[in-house]
Formats: sequence, C-alpha cells, structure tokens
Amino acid sequence: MSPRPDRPPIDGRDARGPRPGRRCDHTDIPSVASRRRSHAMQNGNASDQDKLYRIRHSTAHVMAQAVLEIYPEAKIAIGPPIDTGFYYDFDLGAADDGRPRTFTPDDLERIEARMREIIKGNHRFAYREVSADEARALFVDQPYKLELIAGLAAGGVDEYGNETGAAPVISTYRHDTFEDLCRGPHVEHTGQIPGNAFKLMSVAGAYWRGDEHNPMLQRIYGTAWANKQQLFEHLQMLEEAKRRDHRKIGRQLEIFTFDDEVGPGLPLWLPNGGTMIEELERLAKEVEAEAGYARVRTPHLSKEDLFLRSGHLPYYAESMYPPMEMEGVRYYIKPMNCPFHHKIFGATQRSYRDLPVRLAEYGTCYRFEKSGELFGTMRVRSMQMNDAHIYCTEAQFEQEFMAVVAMYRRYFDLFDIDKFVMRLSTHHPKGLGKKYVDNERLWLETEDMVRRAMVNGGVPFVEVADEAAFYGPKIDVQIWSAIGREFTLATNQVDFAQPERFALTYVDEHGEARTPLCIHRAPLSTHERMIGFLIEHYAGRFPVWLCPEQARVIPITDDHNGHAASLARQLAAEGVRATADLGADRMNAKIRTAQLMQVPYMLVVGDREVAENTVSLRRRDGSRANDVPFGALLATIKDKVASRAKDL
RNA sequence: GCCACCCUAGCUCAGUGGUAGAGCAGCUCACUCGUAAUGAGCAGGUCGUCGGUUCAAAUCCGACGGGUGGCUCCA
Repeated sequence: MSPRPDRPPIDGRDARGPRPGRRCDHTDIPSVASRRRSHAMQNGNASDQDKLYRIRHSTAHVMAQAVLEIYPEAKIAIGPPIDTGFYYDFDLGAADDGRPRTFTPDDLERIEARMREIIKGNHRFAYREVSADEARALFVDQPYKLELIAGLAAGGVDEYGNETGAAPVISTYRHDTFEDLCRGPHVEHTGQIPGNAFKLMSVAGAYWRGDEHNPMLQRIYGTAWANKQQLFEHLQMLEEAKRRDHRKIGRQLEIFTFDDEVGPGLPLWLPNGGTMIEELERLAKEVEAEAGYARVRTPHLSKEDLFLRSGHLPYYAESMYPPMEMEGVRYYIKPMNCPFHHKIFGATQRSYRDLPVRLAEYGTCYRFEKSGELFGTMRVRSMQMNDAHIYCTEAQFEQEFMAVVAMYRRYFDLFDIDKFVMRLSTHHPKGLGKKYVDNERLWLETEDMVRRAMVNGGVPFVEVADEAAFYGPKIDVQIWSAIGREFTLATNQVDFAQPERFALTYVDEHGEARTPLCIHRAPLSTHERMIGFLIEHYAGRFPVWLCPEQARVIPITDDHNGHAASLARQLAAEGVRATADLGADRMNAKIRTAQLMQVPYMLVVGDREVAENTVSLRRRDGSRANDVPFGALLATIKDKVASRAKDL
C-alpha cells in the first residue's frame, strides 16, 4: 500500500483548517503534521481516530517524561500527535564542548525502555485549568512553555503557538511526575497506551516554532498505534514505500543516475529515461497543438536586466545560481522561462484579435535549491518544465483558466492519478511589498477571479493563504511521493504584475493600448518531478506507450537467434521499441531479466513459432497467450501505443 | 543552509585496530534448454577524499564531498 491518501481531502476548506471528525488534522497540530496524511486516519471512523489521537498524544507525554528523567536539564517545547504517531521537541542545552547537546541512537533505546516502564505504572492523566500566573509558576524553568503561555494569556494562540482566535483557557495534564501545558484529550491512564504498538523512529533537528532564525531543537519522532498488528502494518507499509521509491527503481530500471563530479541535484538521464522524456514531450506537443499553443524556444541565460525587469532578482536571487560576468555584463542562468516568453509576446504588435496568445516551451531551468532540500529527481537543481504562458484579456480569463484546469484533468485521467489536491494559494497582506507585489487591489481581484472560475467550473479545491507566487495567486496540484513527502506536481498561476513590468500591450477594439493578463501553467510539471512521480505511481510498470522498452524477443535456443533478431527488426521498423535477447543465458533467465526490467511484452520463439511465424506471448503481468500470429501481435502493440492504452 | 545518521567492487551487503570478502551483474568457456536465476573459470576495490592518532586504520578522531531522515525552503 502506498502511504499517499486514499481520498483527497477536497472539501473546499483550508487544508490546514479544522475538519470535523479528524482530530489528527485539528488546528492544534503544526502545519507540517497536518499536511502529511495518514492512510489509517483516512479510513478509520471518528472514534477510532479519537482513540489514536489520545494514544499518540499520551505517548508523547510519556516520552517527554522519560527524556526529562534522562536529561533533567532538558527544556521541553511542543509534542503533538501527528498522523502516524507523534513527536516532541527538546532543547538539551550545551554539551561539554559548548555545542548543543543532541540525542544519540542509544538514547532512543533507553528512552523507549523507560517509556515502557512508565506505561506499566498505570498513571492517571489528570486535567486541570490554571490561571496564567499559576501556569508561569508551574513552568518557571521552561522558557519555551513560558513563551507559549504568554501567547495563551494574550489570547488567540494555542499551546503550540498557532493562531486560533478562540478565548484562552490555560490547562495542563499531569501523569506520574510529568505535567505539561496541554489541552488534551488523553487516555485515562498510561496503561491504556499499548506498550508493544509504539516505536521511536528518528531524531531530527527542528527550528523552534518552525522559524530558521530560532534555535534548533532536538525532535524525536515516534509512531504509535492501537495495537501491535497496526504497528506491524505501518512498518510494512514503510518497507513497501522504500520498494517503490523512485530513486531505487530509477537505478534498477536504468532511467537516471547522479554523479558526484557532475554535482548534486543534477540528474543524468540514461537512454531509458531519455525515451520516457521523448514520449512525455510528444504527448505535451500533441495536446498543446490541439489547444492552440504555439511553440517557442528561448536561451538558457540572459543579462541581469531581464530578471531585474521581471522582478525575479529582488524576490528570488537566493534561489538563482550566482551571476557570471562577460565583457563587463552580468548574466544569470534562468530559473524560469516567463521573462523570455514575455519578451516574445512583446516582440510583435498585438491586436485583441490575436488574443489569447499561448506560448509553450519545454524550457530548461536551473534553480539553486539548498543542499538539504534535494530529493532524487523530485527536487533538483536542473529541470525541464512543461511551461507555457497564456496572454489574454480579462474577459477571456475564466475560459482560458478553466481550459488549463481541464488539461490537467485530461493528463490525470490518462495517468490514473486520483490522489491529489488542488490548492488555491493566495497572498497575505503582511507580505505585500516583500514576498508579494505591492498592489492589494489586484491581488484581491485576481484571487476572486480564480476562486470564481474554480467554483463555476465545479472543481473542488482547498485554499491556503500566504503561499502565492510573488506576482499572483496560483492553483497548485499537490501529490505525495512514495515516502509521503508532499510536492507540487503541476501549477497554474495568474500573473497580473509581469505584463505591466514588461509593458506588454495589445490594441483593443477602440484602438487603445491595454495590458493583458498572463497565466503561467505547467500541467506536466518538470520532466524530473513528473518522471520521479510516475515511477512511484506505477512502481516502474509504465503503460506501454511510456515504456523505454516495449517488447523483447526471447529465443528458446541459439537456433532461434536469427528469427528472434528478425522479429525485433520488424517491430522496430513499425516504431515499436524492441530488442532481441541473444545472450548466452537460458530462456528462463532471459524471461526473468525482461520481467525485472518491466518489459510489457515478452515474445518467446522456438521451433514451432519459427515454423508458423507465431510467438508465444508472455505479458509483464504474467499472463500468457500461445500461438499468437506475429502480425496480429504487432498490430495489438501498435494500437496500445497509439491509443496510450492503460492495459497490456 | 541547520540537526542526526550513513558512505567497502557496477548493484546489494559482510567485515569494528593486525593491512579486504560474498551474492548478483560483467568477461571467457561449456551447456541448447518452452515462460522469474545452467554450470565452471576469470577479472574487478589506494574501503568517498584529505589530514590526524597509533608500531599498525576500512575500523578511532577531524575537516571536506556525496547521500538518507527531518527542519527550513520550494517561482
């Protein structure tokens, strides 16, 4: 099973907002926790979820007690339940060498052992409400708690520091020797925590309140379940996720590789990956031609002036490779294609009759992602984007925007992608002039336009504030990697800022110059992220049209090599990617090899097949068909490819 | 970038102070086989790099590089 959610939580609400009946997605959990979604939590009923929530929350408290016993000087921060368990953040103070003390893997074992002892004590969880002064006295040695209490006392902030807008009630839960600032709920006593259904998983650094300017705390992640079987299933699911990991399959299927000397985040596409890229581009070009896009091509770098005009440099210089200087002029490698497309739009005089203008390009971009942010091919520094920019009038906007959304859905149908969330990202007033172009009126107008278009089109979406692009709101399509990491696969952005900055105009029916709106869109994402995602989505078993190798001819003995080679040539002549395995292996070994490479069609040929020009067909799924006339099979394969069929 | 952990042959891994091993893959030979591994032989590593400790370092320490899990970030 994949840890991605079974059903996208499409409910028209903020993805981080409260959702009835799902305590593990309650607002008192920091945003990261609520963004990861658990398989189990989606399936269980409300009372199961409530029970798991209590178990996890209580296990976190027990862990904090164990940590405080081992490190009495430790300062405790926050410890919420998350969708597969819980975590707790600690500040362990300075070690002898003056550097921050950190947990060791041995600590985890000790802490876990002590936790089991505490659980056996059947200590009751006791709730009480306290005044702000009492709370301050209770946690006088706990600076992080004091900070949270200050927020609670001031109102509108919960015990995790998240804004609630609710009236402040300060409460604590106490069990055994440990009392924590906490709203609960908890199990009745520690004996209700199954001692064989939790496991401390990892140690990680985490910034206090998620802000990298704050000190880094030590976080321990744990997983906790209602019983031993559930824990076992969860651990098995993690193993299965590792098997589908695109980094592993990408190596096994010889799709891509990385080389230390080339550099981190700079994938090398092997021939199999190259083939897949060609197929994706073929798809995109067909679909875009049909939808009235024109193809353009632009350079990989430009003068600094271009990115100053676009506004990218002041906003995103950190994510760009540093400039290079030639003949006294600074050049940047492009992190995006839009400024170039804007220049193409602006290169000719445009009439309202020409609009919409849709410019498409699989543009190659380079972004300097921090080293710790790289992740296989899903997060890289060089990428080729399924990019296009649509220039249109305000009157055309809704239709154009929804046509792009329809294009997403067409692709997602083709790939059977049903686990995703469409997310409308809007601005936040506090970021105006910093993260965002400073024009609140246009922000509100375009956000409303997008919202209206989505609602009119009947497209479910969630809305999140403060996640927009600097030039406008956007609709992102969020997907999850095999190991549960969330990514934006496709994006659809409204840009009300750049057309003006580039002085782009068209002449309207009254002869007046007007500024067009621009829609940025990338439904097929980047090749890097798309192929990484597809590898995990299909676990390497791609539909025939996308397979690097579509058919392999396997002779039974050397006597059939000539015939096998001839069949492979005939397949290739008809555009089917096929090879003949003429090696010294036995037939069984050749089948195994082809099977491991996920070749969809294996054509076994022996004496009978040579005599009758048939093949004995083995498909990747293990199904077989004997005495298939070669011509008929060739026609079938060609049809599966041409129709981009989902089946074999 | 920050915290923790990891890096031994193309791949998966064993080896925890006395100078390197296995399986698979590769190559050669034999076998000529009916739907997931035929057998034998050969070759392949300055143990990520550099420095330190030691009579002796894959093994201990440090720096750097790369990776993994998180945090931050994600146009």
